[in-house]
Amino acid sequence: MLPGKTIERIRVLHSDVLRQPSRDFSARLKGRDFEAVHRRGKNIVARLSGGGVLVVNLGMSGRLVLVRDEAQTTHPAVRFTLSAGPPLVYDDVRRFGALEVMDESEWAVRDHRLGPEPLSSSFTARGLHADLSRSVSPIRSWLLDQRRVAGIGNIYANEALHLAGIHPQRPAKSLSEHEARRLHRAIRRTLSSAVDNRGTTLRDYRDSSGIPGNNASKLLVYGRDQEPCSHCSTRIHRFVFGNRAAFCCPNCQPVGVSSSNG
DNA sequence: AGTGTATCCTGCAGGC
DNA sequence: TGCCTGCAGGATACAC
Repeated sequence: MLPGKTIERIRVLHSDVLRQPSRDFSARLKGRDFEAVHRRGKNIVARLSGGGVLVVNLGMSGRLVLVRDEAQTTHPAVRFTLSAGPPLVYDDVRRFGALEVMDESEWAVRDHRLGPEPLSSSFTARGLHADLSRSVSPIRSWLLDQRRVAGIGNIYANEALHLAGIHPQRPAKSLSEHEARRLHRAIRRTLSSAVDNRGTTLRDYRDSSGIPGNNASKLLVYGRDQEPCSHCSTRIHRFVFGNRAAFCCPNCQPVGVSSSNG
């Protein structure tokens, strides 16, 4: 869709989504062609002709849309006029998202700071266990830290921990090798099934074609406070720590170390 | 060094 | 109806 198109004009409607001055942002994009578009963690990375990349993090409510009809966009923040086809719009109600143009070396530094891709072969159970053993952080916070593993958000962190039978507040280093292996498998299953179902729509989320994802009904604990656990029927418990909601089954995910090991 | 907390912003649901 | 409060899929500056 985007590759091969030239960015002819940039209009910044809300500069607070930019990580650099509006003028720099626009100057570095104008006249460039979009090349290949990739994803790294939660970042969309579009390579630009002549070197450099446009990095977009959608935050909570951001979307990149090719806008044929203005009604598709409610809170446009940045509009790119392209050499062909409809304009590309970054639309974001809450404006927690971020856009930044950087050169290759800047991106390399940023990329290096991100943890492994959980669906790639560089993410191993053994490596996960070794990394966990160096942190006393609650495992849910650990999973949300993009420097540890890239791309896991609050929904999938809670879901994976439930699948693995691990309480969200367990210190990372308290996980046994067996538990780390279970968590590794649970993360992969949770993420790939979410991808297969085209993402989780709780309220706003739409894919790039404007279609809601199908994964919400597949969630086992997230958003299911007081509902019976699908595994043992115990009521799911919602609580807050680290300023984020956590959901777990008190029976399947005991706070203490599970019987297998310690 | 590694953690937890507060904060950015808007819209919506629910209680009164 | 309308006001108020709490909640939300993320990231990060800052204090401890």
